[in-house]
Amino acid sequence: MNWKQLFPQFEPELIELIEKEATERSFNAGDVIMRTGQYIKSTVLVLEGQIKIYRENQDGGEFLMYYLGPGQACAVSMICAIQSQTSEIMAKAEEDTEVLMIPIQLMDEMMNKYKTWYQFVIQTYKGRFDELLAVVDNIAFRNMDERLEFYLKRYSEKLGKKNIEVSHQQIADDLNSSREVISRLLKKMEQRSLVKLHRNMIELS
Amino acid sequence: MNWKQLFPQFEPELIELIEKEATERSFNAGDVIMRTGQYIKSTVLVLEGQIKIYRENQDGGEFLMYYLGPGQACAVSMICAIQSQTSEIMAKAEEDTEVLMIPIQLMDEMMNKYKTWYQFVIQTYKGRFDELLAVVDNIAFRNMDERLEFYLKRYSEKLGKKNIEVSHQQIADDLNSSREVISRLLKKMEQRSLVKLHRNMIELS
DNA sequence: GTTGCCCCGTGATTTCTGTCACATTGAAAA
DNA sequence: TTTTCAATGTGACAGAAATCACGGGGCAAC
Repeated sequence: MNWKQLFPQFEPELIELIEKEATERSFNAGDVIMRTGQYIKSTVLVLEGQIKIYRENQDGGEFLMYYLGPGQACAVSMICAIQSQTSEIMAKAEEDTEVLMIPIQLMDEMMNKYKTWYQFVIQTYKGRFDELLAVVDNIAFRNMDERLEFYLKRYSEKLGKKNIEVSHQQIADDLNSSREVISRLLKKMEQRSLVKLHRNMIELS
Repeated sequence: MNWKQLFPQFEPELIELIEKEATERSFNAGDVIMRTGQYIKSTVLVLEGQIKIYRENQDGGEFLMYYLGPGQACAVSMICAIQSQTSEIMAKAEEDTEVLMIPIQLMDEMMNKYKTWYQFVIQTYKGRFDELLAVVDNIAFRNMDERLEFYLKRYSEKLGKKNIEVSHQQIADDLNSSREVISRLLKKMEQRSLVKLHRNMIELS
């Protein structure tokens, strides 16, 4: 696929190198792309779709940290790749997803030679770190109702739509809560006219 | 002070450069070193003491994220410095502290020229990211009693002592809880013979 | 000594959230 | 159409943690 427009900042030489050395790969919605403890062999750039980065607990709960969309890269894979260490997170394709895998052997060279790549890595890292900070803020300081509102807002922004197609159970998993709690809080939000509830869909006002 | 032994991996040339361009600075216990929203003008290497990295909420609560000790660097200051952006965290000297401040103008050059610096930055970033992940794990998946045990364990390891000099109120702040809750949980731990409680001091068994 | 100030202990109460049990509903499959 | 099943609604209850209200105790300044 023609991915260059997703990374307009990259210099032509860099694009050439990536084109030559990187491999494209597809995942189906639901595929696990990376799991805790796994060694990372390449850096992942997202071309299409959405990747959910989450943390798994003992009972298989999938606590959402953030999403990666087109034009974004997995900070964890970058850092782990450079040091050939294991990742501490899980990544799963939320939708059908296309990614570009850049072998780790290239990382050092790219970091040295291409300023735009270096900038991209730094920027990616800062972005993910800030998102993690926001997550910490939410779970440390906010109650479930506020976290739910934040979740819906982010979800809606991510998709650019007011209609969110997701079940209460799915939300509960992402927030490490339970379905009943989410259902109740959503009902309250509906009473406050913040949302309208439908089956498998929530409509933001 | 003679700080070179703290960073044995740095190549001689790099050490020379740092010696020439960086400035040493002292902070007293309690001094705020960096605050939310502040622009970062230099990267911080810790030489002596302990720096507490935390997140402040509306009511002034200081939610602990991690500590920086001698030989460690502030990942946030590195990243923010490179992009001259604002930090999203607070940093405060827990003890009297000595740091080395490296002006941001040097960062690009150092990253390019000195492989050991580059490695150090990457390693620092991975370390802090993993600590943040551990924090998320704790508040997302664990109850206060487990978080308290983790807190005490970490504190003790950090200082290399079994006797922790800290008030219950201080712990409550760090965990974003309340003194009464911490006191009660500590009492339970004492009944399980995990700790002995004294005034302003907790003795781990 | 005594005064004042933290620190700590502890019960009572409330709020938030998780859990259990079941009813209802809607949409797709048979 | 009926069947079936996942999604949702809701009441009752349990448990963790926050909050309120005190009381006692140690320690330092006066």
